[in-house]
Amino acid sequence: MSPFSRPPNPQVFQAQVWEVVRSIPAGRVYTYGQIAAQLGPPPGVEESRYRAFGARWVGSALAACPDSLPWQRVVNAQGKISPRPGADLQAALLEAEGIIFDSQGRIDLQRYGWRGPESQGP
DNA sequence: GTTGTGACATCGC
DNA sequence: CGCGATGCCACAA
Repeated sequence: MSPFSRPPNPQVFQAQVWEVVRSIPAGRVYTYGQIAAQLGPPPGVEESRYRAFGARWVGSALAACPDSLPWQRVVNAQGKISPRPGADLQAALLEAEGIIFDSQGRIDLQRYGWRGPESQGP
């Protein structure tokens, strides 16, 4: 059913996730999986396990994020906003940043997806 | 002590 | 290309 788990040190992991989210430029989106991949597995966590659950850990970390974070710039790998209370607000905030949704409610990650902190630009 | 439930990604049909 | 199954844990009530 629901394959969940938690990182060995949730507080630290959460702080790292927030730091990454804080660095996402306006008008760009980042995915849960990319955040997880950028952070890499915490000490003691096997690569395979992290690959399976890292993205969910990121999601959990964002569930309690401060309002000061641009949390709206984090979407799933399909370029969609994950269903949850506040999803409508998230879409509105992204549109306010100039991000366009297609007819299926998806964001074109090729165009708006952030390539990471070291990306050279658009 | 038991039960319900969570911001995901990937693969197969 | 969309939909369903799979992964297999910790915490709050």
